[in-house]
Amino acid sequence: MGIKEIAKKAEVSPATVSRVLNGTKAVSPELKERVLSIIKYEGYEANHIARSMVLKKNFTVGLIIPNISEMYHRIIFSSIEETLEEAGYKVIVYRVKDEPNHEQVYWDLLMKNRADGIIIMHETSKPEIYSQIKNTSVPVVLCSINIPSMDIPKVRIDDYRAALDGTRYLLELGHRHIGIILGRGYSAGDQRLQGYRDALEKHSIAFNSELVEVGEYTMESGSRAVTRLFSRNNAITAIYSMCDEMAIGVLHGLRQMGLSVPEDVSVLGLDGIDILPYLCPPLSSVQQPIPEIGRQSAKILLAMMNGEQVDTSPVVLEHKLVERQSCRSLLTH
Amino acid sequence: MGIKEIAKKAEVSPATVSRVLNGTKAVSPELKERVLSIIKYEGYEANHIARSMVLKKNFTVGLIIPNISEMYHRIIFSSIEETLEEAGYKVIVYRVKDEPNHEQVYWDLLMKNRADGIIIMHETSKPEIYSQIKNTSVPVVLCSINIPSMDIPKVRIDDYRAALDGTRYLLELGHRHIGIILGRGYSAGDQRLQGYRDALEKHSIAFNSELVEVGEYTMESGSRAVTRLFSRNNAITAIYSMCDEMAIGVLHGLRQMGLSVPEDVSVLGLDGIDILPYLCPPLSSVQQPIPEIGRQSAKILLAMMNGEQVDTSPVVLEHKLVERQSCRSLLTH
DNA sequence: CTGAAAGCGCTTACAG
DNA sequence: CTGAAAGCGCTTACAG
Repeated sequence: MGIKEIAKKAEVSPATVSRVLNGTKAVSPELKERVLSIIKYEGYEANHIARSMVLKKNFTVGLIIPNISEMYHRIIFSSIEETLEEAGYKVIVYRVKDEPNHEQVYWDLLMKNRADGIIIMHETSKPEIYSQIKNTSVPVVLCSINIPSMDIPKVRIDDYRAALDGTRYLLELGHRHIGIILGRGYSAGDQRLQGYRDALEKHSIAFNSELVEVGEYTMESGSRAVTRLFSRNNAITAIYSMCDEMAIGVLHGLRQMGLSVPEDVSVLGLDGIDILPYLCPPLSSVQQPIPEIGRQSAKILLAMMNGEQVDTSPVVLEHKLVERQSCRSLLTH
Repeated sequence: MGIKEIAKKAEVSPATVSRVLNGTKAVSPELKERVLSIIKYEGYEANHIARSMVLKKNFTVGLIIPNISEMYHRIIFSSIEETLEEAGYKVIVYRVKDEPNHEQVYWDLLMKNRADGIIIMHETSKPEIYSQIKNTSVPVVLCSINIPSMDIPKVRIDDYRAALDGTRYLLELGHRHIGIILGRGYSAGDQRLQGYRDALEKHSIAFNSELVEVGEYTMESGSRAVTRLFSRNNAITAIYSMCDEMAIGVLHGLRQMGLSVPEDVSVLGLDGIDILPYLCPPLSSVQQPIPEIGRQSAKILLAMMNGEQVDTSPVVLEHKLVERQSCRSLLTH
């Protein structure tokens, strides 16, 4: 059942059917009504692929997501999806695993006309992918990642400040031996480390590399990281895990070691995923405006797909420290 | 840059290019090589939409997911995606919200030729959708839901048995006042309730409807449900929350009421999501083979999309009780 | 306001 | 083994 059959039954041309379907051009009321009633009667729906073909538009955007921090990325995914759906787009997830030839995922999306736009949340280590992205004609926005060399729109928080603010919070509670856990492989890590160092410096505390650990953005790696931290240095009184999912593992690891939170050790997370208030103790965290990051990324992509010229200077969204019950003050009043 | 230009540069016909691209028909080695080298040189990739158009195939499957039990559904999504990806399919998520006119989501998928197959994880209350599904020519499989009246493939656990086994476990630990929390709106709820009742009956314990609560598959609703349960009956010594995500809320709610798990109250979940070992206490749960449910659903759909005749009798996968530290025996030895 | 015709970029009988 | 041609189901100048 195609547009032709509808046209025949309504005794008009396919062009007319197309016009009433899309409202692209005026059609006389009588023809319009005739066509509409046939369409309704037959339960006809235009073939989406054929439309895509001639319009050269997929109504689809590709979302490149790493396979880390699942809870964080799920929230972003939802908000991107919601925003894009309102505009009539569907999103297809391209999950990149840490396989050596992960560039295939990008290639698929960049070269095969599969998507009208791309949102990238994964930082690749392969420079050839970056030049590919620069050369493609499909709009790309970087969501929650930071690749300064790419002159394309990006939406994220200020990682340096998020690290600095969180560390300062712990310092102001009187902590002096603050372990941090960073995530591996993302450029945010460097900035976060710098934020931590600068916060220490302002409080005249020497940086000690023993207090820095790296994890893989999973609960399990968080648990292992905190164990390593304490095996090297047991003067630690606070942990700033710069990824909530790892912080869940930190709580677990500390429990395994027989340490109480916040009595023995204070724990601070970063991200602001949904489960934090339900943890034990409820986890304090430097919260990203996660849904807003997704929403803004989607909106910018939408503008680009509509051919608008967009500003490529980074959109930096505000984080905010949310206190719950996992951090304790060491100061006596 | 299309197949025509490639053909011209290689001095062959578009048909030949298509044949080397798809390997559908033998091509002489010399032509093949000539074409291949041009393709490589030009970085050509076939236009996916044009292929879809003539092949009448999208290489896409639609996944209808409810907006509940996010952690559970994420795992299924991942395993479905992985299985389908190996076969060259992409998946598009259709998230159905509880809006009154949620049938639009189904319509989109069922009528607009958007997907070659559909996996449904959402139970709708609208009978017209079921008849729509019955009439469609696109393959559909029901994943982790149970609609007996639909004569199409389904993959799930035995909800009755899962409820029965979990309840029996608590009974055998000596619990006599066992509260349960069911999820709203899914037919599994009835079977689970029956499993609970039958387990009680075998232990000659009278059913007490005061001990049954219903939640919305969220942490928050679990927390509220357990509060209601205790406000009605404080002899309860165990809670069987038949959804892990709600069980997380149960732990939280009990903590709020000043009750310890498992000292004061034992808590048992159902699903087997990733976070259970990291909770405090680590949550015992009747575990579904979640990735396997997704995998099998995808495999059956794949077979159907290949035109194979498949068995429509339900595939029932085994659950298993995983003991952690949230349940305590009341028996003294 | 309406229709005949070309065309989107592929694949595949069909003929050779 | 190879190519010319038709066709997938739409949209949109173009002409009237």
